Amino acid sequence: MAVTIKDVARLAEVSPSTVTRVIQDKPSISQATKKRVRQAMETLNYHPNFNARSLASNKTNVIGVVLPRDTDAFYQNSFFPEVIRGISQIAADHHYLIQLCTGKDDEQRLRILKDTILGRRVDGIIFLYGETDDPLVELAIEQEFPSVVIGKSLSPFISFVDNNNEKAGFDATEYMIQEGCSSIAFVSGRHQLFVSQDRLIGYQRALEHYHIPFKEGLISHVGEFTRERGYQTMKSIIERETIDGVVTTDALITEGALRYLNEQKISLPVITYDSNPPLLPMTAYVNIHTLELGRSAFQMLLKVIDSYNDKQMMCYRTFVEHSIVRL
Amino acid sequence: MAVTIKDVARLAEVSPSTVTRVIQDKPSISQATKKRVRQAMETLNYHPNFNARSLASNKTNVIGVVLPRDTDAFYQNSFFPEVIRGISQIAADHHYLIQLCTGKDDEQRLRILKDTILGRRVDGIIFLYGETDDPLVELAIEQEFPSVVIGKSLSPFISFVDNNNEKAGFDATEYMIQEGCSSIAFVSGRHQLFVSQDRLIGYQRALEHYHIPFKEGLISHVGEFTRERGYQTMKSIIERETIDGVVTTDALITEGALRYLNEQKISLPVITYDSNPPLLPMTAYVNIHTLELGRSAFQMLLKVIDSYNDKQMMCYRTFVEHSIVRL
DNA sequence: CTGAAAGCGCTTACAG
DNA sequence: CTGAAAGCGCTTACAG
Repeated sequence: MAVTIKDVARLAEVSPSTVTRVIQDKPSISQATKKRVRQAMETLNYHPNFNARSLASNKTNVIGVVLPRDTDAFYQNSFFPEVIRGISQIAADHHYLIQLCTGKDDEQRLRILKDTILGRRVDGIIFLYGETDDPLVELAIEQEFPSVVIGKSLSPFISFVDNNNEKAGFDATEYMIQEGCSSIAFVSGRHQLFVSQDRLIGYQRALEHYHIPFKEGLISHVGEFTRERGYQTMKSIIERETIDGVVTTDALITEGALRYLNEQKISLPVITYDSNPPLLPMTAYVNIHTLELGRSAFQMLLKVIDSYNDKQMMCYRTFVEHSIVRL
Repeated sequence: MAVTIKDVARLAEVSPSTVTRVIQDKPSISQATKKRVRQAMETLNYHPNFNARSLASNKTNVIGVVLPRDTDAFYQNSFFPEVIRGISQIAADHHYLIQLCTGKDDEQRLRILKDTILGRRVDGIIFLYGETDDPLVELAIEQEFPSVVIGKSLSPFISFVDNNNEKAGFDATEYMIQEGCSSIAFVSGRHQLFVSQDRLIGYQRALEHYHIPFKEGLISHVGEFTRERGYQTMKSIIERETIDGVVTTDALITEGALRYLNEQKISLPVITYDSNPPLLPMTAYVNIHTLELGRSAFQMLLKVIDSYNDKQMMCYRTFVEHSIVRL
């Protein structure tokens, strides 16, 4: 069997409780015994059993990260890896580990989240998406479990960190207008996602602000985030409307749309949202700073967890800056 | 406090041990009491405490996934998300959860892995890279901890699933030769990675097989996986050699290399390795089926864990097929 | 087919 | 400054 706290206690000639206190670096313990105990831990290569610790202290030092449904788009987009990287950079420094919650459909995802929350597997949750009426976020709220959404939620009971997507929508559109466009297509993802809704609102505000009439036909929600849908959507817009610029909200869609434009030898300014320079030739992109979203989310979650421990149940909101990068 | 097994036992008028047996669906329990207990669990919304279960049973139902050092390249490449997706698809069906092990440098990564293994946080480990002399893999071997490497390891004590990279190197090179190339540059990543070494061997074998002399100057290991390095490396090869084709091993490097070729208006056949169709125009790519690598790795790990429980300590090796896709 | 008891390896008041 | 004891919520022989 593995070496336990008792073995350390025996070797250091103290009681197990003292060993615990040394691990927690309690000021009450004398330097002398601290040293002796640490020495013993070293020679025995002692590492505390996390399951025992979690059970006794009701704290796991793990956070759960909830991914959206298993779709190609999510895994092909640089958002997921970047945000995970941001979260884990900060988490590692705070001695937190990350547990992933995914599943093939909503039922499996919900079951896994329930087991995770009710089974006390984690101290808090980060959701990697903000969506209307998401049963998983609702579960977290109902269970009063410390959580942060990366994206938006309408509930006043949950914390989130997000870009200011309305402003990001405005800024992208304004950029295009300043490039001389006046008939700008807006191609976005699933309408249930707040990010799609908000950027569209920003788009509309910008048109209004510059006294450009809004045309319903220029707007398209592709539903599914795939290259194919991007291609088809671009095609149908071009076939029915005359446009002089495009705003897209997702990398895969952009790729499909650009492929269509290339094939048709149509050259137009195109702007999209991303956190790394897009590979394909386009005019500009709005850097949404995904790494920072992840970092902020973890820091926020830590504060939320603390506040729940104090029975405060605070709710925080932050926006991460975006910036337009001309290519 | 949360509802425990005792509450369920009380409501169902059985002992706690019986509740456990019902959860485990032991055949010894009568259908009648099973029903009563399940009913009680339902009405109380009981979910077992995982920390208690793990402590008592010495089994966590979690596997650890170890990422390489925190580098841009790893997180910008589609390998990471795809392989995670493959692992989690199978894991979810087996009621396993995934814990990520990352860190900013090797020291932090090693500390985290030690805590994870010695602290009994997981039942097994999957390494997402194969590298010479990796201290983390060595730790797993030394601790006799059930592990699978996605990639290769020279140790006879560890299981792995990989592409046949020697053959993949051969096939890519052969493809280029059949396209009429005879002076083929080979641009690859860090030499410590087995994948770089093996594809290069395949490249050399192919040349030999087709009686094309090997030229040292056509080979380049870029060291760092960045677009910039890809660009510079392509540049220096072009400046000193005459080439008529390129084999690259990594997406970011390829992008850099292609950018240089485009700028110079040099048009050459280029082939690379990926698991999704590359965005940039190139001749073909070797699909390494990353999703399948992840799926196989998890299945293998399950077998390894079983074999360790039986004190067999089996060691498995599998190769996942690759396929060349002409674009 | 089921229960009582011991134990998993920690932590946390309580007491001194 | 330190120890003895109880407890966290399960599981697992053992016994009947």
